[in-house]
Amino acid sequence: MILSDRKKRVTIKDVAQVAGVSTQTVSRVMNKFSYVSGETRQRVEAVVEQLGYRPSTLARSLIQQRSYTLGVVTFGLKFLGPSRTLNGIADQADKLGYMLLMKELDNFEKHSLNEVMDSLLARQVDGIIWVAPEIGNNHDWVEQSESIPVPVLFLAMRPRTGISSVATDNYQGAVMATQHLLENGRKRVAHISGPMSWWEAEERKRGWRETLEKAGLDAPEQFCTEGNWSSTSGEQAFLQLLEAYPNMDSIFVANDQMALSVLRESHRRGIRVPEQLAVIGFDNLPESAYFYPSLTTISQDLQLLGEEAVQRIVEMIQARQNNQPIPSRSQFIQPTLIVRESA
Amino acid sequence: MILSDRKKRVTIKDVAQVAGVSTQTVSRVMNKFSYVSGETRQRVEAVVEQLGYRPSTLARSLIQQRSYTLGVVTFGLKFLGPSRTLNGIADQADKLGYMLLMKELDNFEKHSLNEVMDSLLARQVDGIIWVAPEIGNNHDWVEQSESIPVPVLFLAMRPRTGISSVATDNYQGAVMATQHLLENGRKRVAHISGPMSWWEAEERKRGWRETLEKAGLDAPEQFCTEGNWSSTSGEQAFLQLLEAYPNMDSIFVANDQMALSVLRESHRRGIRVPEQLAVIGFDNLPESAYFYPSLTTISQDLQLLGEEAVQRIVEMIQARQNNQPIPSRSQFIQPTLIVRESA
DNA sequence: TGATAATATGTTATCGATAACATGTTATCG
DNA sequence: CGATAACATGTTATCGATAACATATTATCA
Repeated sequence: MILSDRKKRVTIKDVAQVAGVSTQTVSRVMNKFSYVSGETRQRVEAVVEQLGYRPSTLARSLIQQRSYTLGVVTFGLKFLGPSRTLNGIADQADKLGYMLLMKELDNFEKHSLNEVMDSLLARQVDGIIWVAPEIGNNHDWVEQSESIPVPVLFLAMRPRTGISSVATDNYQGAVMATQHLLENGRKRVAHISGPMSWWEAEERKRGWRETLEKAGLDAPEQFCTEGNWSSTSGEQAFLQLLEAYPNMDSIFVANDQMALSVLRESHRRGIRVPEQLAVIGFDNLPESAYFYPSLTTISQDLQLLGEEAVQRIVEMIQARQNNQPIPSRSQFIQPTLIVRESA
Repeated sequence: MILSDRKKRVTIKDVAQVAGVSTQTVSRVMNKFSYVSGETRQRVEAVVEQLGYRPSTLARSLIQQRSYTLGVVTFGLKFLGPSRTLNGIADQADKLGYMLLMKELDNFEKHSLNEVMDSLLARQVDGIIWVAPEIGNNHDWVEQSESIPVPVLFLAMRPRTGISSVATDNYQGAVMATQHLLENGRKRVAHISGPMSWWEAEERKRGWRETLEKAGLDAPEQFCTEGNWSSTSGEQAFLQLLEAYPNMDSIFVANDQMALSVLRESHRRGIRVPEQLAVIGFDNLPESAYFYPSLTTISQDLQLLGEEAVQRIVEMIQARQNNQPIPSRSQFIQPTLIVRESA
C-alpha cells in the first residue's frame, strides 16, 4: 500500500531495470508461471518489495481481455433488501478474487439501461449481476439480453427460460406462512399484499390463495387488500380489511413493515394478538423480534442470495472463457419460518 | 448496449476502417475536441452507431492515467448506517460521472488494509472513500495515509489535522438531545451509551455530559451505562440504570435500536413514557415513528454525508490533477432533532 | 498578395502489462 | 557423445485508446 514515491507509479519497467532483467522476467515472477531461477526470482522479489511495485490491473485487463470485475446494477439501495443482498455479493466476490463495479439505477427507461450497460461494458466487466425488483414490465428487455456480450445474472426476477436468475422462493414462503396459520386452527385468513405490480408481491399472494384453496377454504378478492410495503400503507390496508372482512381470525402480511403497523393498530383498538387475530409477516426485520407481541415471520436469506449470485455468475464466466455453452437456469432460495408470539 | 457481434468487441480501428479515416479522427469525433469537418463527423458517427462502437474505458484510463473510478472501502455493510451512506455515494458519483469500485473489509488488520488498498490502486482508482466506523485504534494507520498516491477521504472519523474527513456532528446531536430534555423541565437525565471504543459513542456521551454540566447539573459515571448498539444490550443497560439511578426522569439513548428496547421494557414494567420517563434516541430509524409512543430522536442525514464525501473527493482529485495543493479539512454534517411523543 | 491563423487529418509514440516467439544454457538419456 | 528435453531469459508484437507532433488545406488580414 505504501509507495515510496508519491508522484509516479512504479511500473514493471522500473522493477526490471533495477533488478537488471527484462520486463518479461518480472512478469514471470509476479505470475508464478514457467521457469525462473531461484536466484533471479529472489532478486526480483526483493526489488518488488523495495519499490512497492504493484502490477496495473488495468494494463493486464487490456491485454488479457479479462478484468476480474463484476458489474453490479442496483435499484433502491436505500431499501433493506438490496443492501443486504449487496453485502452477500461483496463477501463472495472478495472470496473469489473479483471486484465490484457498482451502478445505481434510478429508473428503468431504455435510455438509462443502455447507458448503465454501456458504462459497465466499457470497463470490461466480466459479468453483470442485476439487483432490482421486477415491477410491472420493467424486466421485459431481458428477453434481448442475449445480445449483451458478457453473462448476466438476474436476482429476484420471475424465471424466464434461457436466462439465469436467482430468487427467494416467495411463493413457498407464503405457503409456509399460510399453512402455519391453518395448522394453528385458523380458518379465516386474510392477506395484505404488496403492490401487485411487483412480482414478489404477486407470488406471495398466490401462495396465500392457493394454500387456502387447497385446504378447501375461500380466498376471494375481498379478503385481500393491497399496500405498498410502507408502514402507513399497511395501516390503511388493515383498516380496509377490518371493514371488508370483520370476522377474519388471522392475517398474512406481505412484509414485516406493514405487519408491524397491523400489530400497532390492533393494540390501539384493543384487538388481542394472537388470541383474536394472528399475524404473520415476511422479511424478518431486526425489529420484528422486539415488538410486543414479537412478530412471527418468514425469513429470506439475502446474504445467501448474494453469495449464490456471485457463485453462479463466476461459473458462467468460466464456461464462456472455455468456450463451453453458458449454463442458464432459474434457481430458488428457500425461506424459513420463524415462529414467535404473534401467530 | 446491444453489440451486433457477440464474439469480438468493436474497437476504434474497426470504426476507422469502415469510415475510411484514421483512428485519431474517430477519437476526435468521440471526444468532441478540436477540428473535424461536419461531413467527416457525420460519417464517423453513423459508423459508430451502426457498429455499436463503445470506447474502452480501460484503454483510455491507461493512457490518460485517470480512471474516473472511486474506490469505496466499507465495513459493516449489513448495518443501516454504511448502506445508507453508500446510497448517497452512489447517487452523487453517478452525477459526477464516476463509477464505484467496492471493497468490503472484514477486519482492520494491517494485512487486510494493505491488500484492499493495493487492489484498489492496481485498478487506478482516482481516489478512495473510507466508510468505516472508528473503533479503538483501528484508524491509527491513517496518519501514514499520506504515502498513498491518491486522495483519500474518511467518513465518520475523528478529525485529524492534515487529513480529510466528513462526519455527522455526533457531539452536537447529543447536545441537542440533552438540551431538549432540559428544556422540557427534566433535571435527572441518564444516558445509555454505545460501546465506548467507538468514537461516535464517545462523542455522543460527551455531548450529554457537557450539556448537563453546563446547566449546572450532575453527570457522574453512574448515570450512564454502556450498550453495544443492539436491542438486547439496550435492555440490559436500561435495567442497570434502573438500579443505579432509580429516580431519573429521562434518558438520552445513543441509538434508536436501544431506545426502542427502553420503550418496550418501560411498557412492560408500567413506566409511563414520557410522563414518568422521557426517552430520546439517535439515528431516526424508520420504525421509530411507529412505536407507541413514537420515539423522539436525532436524525443524521447519511445520504447527504455520502454525497458530500463524493463532492469532496472529486475536488481533491481535481486539485491533484492541476498540481495544486490538495485541500484537507474535517467537515461536520449537522443532525436534526425530531420531536415525537416519547420526549 | 503573401504571411499568418484557423481548420482538418494523418503518423508515430505511448500507457503497463502479457502473449508469442526466439534463443541460449544446462540436464538427461540411449 | 550427440540429440533431445527441460530450464532460463530476452525480444517483439499486441491490447485499445490518446498525446504529441507533423502536414496539408483553406480562410483572413495587413
